Amino acid sequence: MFAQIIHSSQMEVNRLHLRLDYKFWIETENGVSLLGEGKWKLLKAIRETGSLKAAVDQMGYTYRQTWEKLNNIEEKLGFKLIERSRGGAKGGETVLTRKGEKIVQFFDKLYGEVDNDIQRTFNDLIDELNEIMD
Amino acid sequence: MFAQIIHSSQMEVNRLHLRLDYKFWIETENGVSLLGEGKWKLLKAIRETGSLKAAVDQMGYTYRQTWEKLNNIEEKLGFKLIERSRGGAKGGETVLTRKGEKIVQFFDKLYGEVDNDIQRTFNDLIDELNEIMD
DNA sequence: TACCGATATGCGAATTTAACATAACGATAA
DNA sequence: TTATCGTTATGTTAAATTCGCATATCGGTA
Repeated sequence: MFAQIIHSSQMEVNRLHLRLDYKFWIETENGVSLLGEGKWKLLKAIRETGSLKAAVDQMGYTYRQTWEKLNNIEEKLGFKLIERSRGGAKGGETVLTRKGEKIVQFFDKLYGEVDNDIQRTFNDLIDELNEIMD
Repeated sequence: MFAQIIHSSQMEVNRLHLRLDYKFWIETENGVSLLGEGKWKLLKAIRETGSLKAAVDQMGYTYRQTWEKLNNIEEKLGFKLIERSRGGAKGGETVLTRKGEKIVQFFDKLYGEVDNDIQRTFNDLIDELNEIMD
């Protein structure tokens, strides 16, 4: 299948196909990044599981770092995204605050509104990009 | 001016205004990021100045790291973005290759096509975001 | 042929990130 | 009342990355 001889004047060798990607994020008015796609998905995982530990495991993040990043973000925001409690039969739990839930919904809407447009633009441009490779 | 008493049932204290931002970048088919806005602007600075050193100074980058990143990108791309020469009266110079120039034009077009749409979407959503703060 | 300024590159310091270990907590079951 | 258990909280060390500085290389031009 792959060993067939290609009868072409210009054999395609090692053709690297490039892709386009994009990100949105929320930042302070002086340009300090606060949270983007990663935290968005993390918050959704927390909402699903009711646990920060379960969420970071699911995302493949480290608990130690994520815990600290969340602290840092909440401090800069000035409000809590999640409400944590520890102890008890289950060991503890973490749920989204009202504002945390709003942030999730905000990203849902943001990505939902522009993703189609961007993907369409990407599709129009990606061929042009790969032609540069030749 | 700022010491006036605000006669309002809900005084605005420490109101943090958030912003939205975005980025595009080119990556390999397995998701390895290659170059984005930073390299785009760097390449334009190289085109302007004819010098890698002048370009990194202008961008506020370090020569050491930028030089290595460019090597790495070019290696992964499989072609040169810039053509460097050293020695001579001017000490040396760096100019864009044909493909490097194409990459610059690609980003020009990419950002040019979507920036207006995205900014419009951002404007529609940013108020909603800042309402979350209340 | 010496000079000069940009490119090229080595290397230790500083900073950041990752990884591991351990403490604190509190509802529940015994 | 108390031991248990799983999660949150946090200290610490190792690893990886980045930064900063120093130095070598190069080759037109004076």
